Amino acid sequence: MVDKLNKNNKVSLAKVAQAAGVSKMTASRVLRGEGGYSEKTRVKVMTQVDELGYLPNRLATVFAGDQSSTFIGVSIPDLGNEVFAQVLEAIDRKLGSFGHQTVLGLTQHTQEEEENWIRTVLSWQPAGLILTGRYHSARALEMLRNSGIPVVEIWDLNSSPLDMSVGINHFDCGFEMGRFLVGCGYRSLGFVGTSHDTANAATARLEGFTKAVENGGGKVVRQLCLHDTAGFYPGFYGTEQLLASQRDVECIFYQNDSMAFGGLQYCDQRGMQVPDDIGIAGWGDLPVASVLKKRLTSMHVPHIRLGQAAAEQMIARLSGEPVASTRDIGYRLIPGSTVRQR
Amino acid sequence: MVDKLNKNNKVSLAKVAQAAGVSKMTASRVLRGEGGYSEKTRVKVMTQVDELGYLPNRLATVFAGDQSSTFIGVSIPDLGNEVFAQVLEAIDRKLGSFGHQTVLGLTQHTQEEEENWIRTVLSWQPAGLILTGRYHSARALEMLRNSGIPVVEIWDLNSSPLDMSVGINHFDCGFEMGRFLVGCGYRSLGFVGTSHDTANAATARLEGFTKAVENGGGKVVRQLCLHDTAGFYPGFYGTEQLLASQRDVECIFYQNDSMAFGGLQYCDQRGMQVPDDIGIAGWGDLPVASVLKKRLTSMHVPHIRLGQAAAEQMIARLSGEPVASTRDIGYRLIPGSTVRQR
DNA sequence: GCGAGTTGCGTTACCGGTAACTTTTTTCTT
DNA sequence: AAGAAAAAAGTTACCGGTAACGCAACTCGC
Repeated sequence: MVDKLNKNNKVSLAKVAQAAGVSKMTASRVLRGEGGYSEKTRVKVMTQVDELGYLPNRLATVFAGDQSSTFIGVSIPDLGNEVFAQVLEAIDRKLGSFGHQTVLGLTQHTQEEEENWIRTVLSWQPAGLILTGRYHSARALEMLRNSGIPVVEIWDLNSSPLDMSVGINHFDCGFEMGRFLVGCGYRSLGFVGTSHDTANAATARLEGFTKAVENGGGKVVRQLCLHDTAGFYPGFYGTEQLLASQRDVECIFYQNDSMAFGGLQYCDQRGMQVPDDIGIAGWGDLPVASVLKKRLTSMHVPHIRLGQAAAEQMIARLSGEPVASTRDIGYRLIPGSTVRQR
Repeated sequence: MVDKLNKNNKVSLAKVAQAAGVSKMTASRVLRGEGGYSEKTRVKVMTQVDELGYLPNRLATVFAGDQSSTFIGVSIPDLGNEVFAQVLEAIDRKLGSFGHQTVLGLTQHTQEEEENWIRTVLSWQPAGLILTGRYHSARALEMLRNSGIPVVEIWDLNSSPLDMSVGINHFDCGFEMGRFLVGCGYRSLGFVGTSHDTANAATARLEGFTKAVENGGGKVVRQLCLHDTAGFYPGFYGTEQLLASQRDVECIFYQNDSMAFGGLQYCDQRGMQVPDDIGIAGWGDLPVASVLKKRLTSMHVPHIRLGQAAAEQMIARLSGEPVASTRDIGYRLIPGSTVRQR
């Protein structure tokens, strides 16, 4: 493995052809199975392919420019957030079943990282890109447009996408939760999340939420945005932080269920009853919610479906089928029992 | 984006060179900054690069065979298991910081999937591969050896690796947990996991665990292996299933903390006290454990560090530095308080 | 002011496949 | 059995970069 001069002993099509006593072109035809050769020749070539352990060099094929690559670049903010991990898994599975490979890009929620990654990944001539989020740097946009390849923006539905968009309207989604909680009688609400970026779906949810709360005569008395990933522990200490400064908060809306669970644990450990002493609402209907005694108030978003749909859009576009430029994946409120009943 | 004939309007080095009034070679030299050109020429070329929005085609460079690609293939069983998601994130971040790109492969814990993915990814001439697990199909092994590229096997430490291995000895790790629990006085133990595959780290843990329990005069009365991912809900219903058939189990060891948490929730909802009525032990020291009231008995494995170490090994090897072929990343028992004190 | 070294840039060939075209061989027809 | 059509196989050129080499113009020392 170490010091083999792989440059020299690498088996190329030419070597296979030579060993089989045919021309490169004939060997190429056999391997692609496109006809134009005799059975005898096929056997000769395939025998050598097995014999020599020939693996085609896809780089050469794509490079020749005759077909596009099977790479799809997929950018994801982070994998500590299990929603994104699951979306990525869904995308990769679907793409894989159509013979595509995922080139991963973790953007850490920043446009700079995204831009750098786009520049690099484009130099590999991918067949298409799937990007999380609808906000991109000006240079990224320029590169994307120049590349001429299909782009699917996911997560945050973009009504006028670069090319295609699959997701939900996070403002509306937050709004619906806000209206629901106001409807439960809450007037003094809090928010705990991690996004410190205005160009962000979670921020859009918060804005929709705030709007609905205010429309209903309530107030979001504290919006806490931690510099962390949206996981259990930030939910825990975020709750502590929020309650330390705002003792009158009646209900907290979290960026996702993982954080909400952290909040539930905090309350439990401080002897606060949910929902009697405080209401807790999450988002995303994540796996952790499936094992809790009380049904967590949340918002179901079919994120696995979202990933699949994004991959489907990409594949359809690549195979030349007509595709809708936007696809709203929808959501559904889960009333749950961690907020008081109206 | 849609119907642009990108083949024709794609900017190549030749176009840049022509526009700048120099030869391809000179333009290439300027772009690589390796000297051999005048300042005047540099400016002319770079002006055209900006003007035309030139993006180099890395495929061509690698294809020419003069340098190896910057792709690293990374295979991961699944991303539903948050440990693996975090390992992947750690690997990608580290690789990315050294200018490498991750090509993802989800193997779903099967050697067939892994083999197929290896075949495909090798055809893209990656600089190296990082594979989860130490068991590979015969054909996969052959392809890996023929490829001549660096391979890091992670997770399950392989004392005689294909090339390099980074991980821990899962048998020993399970053994330590078994010995600890026997030391706590437990004699009738259960196991709840999801691996239905003998060639698997989780299975090795179970074997080590069983061995230690038997050495200590105890017995693993039931080993439950669900066909599911190692998450919260399988932990929940797995516990239900196990307790339905084995009422005398004193303590359950889970495949990981997520499952153990599912078990904790099940017990709580059935009114069983932990650790008075039953002991619960997890594995991995996962994020969920950080917010629980009782410290979960578990095994800390520095899996983020593991991912980083794997990437470091790869990078060191690629830059020609001498590297150890195996790297044991270690683990540490967390006694916790979800098992009775000895 | 002349040969030697340096600098700047161009030319050619090549990586590993495949499209497009040409040539050779086989098969079929009458 | 000759000629035409079809099938099988070979030739050439090219994709977009870069290594290796060549060569002209300039600098420098004596």
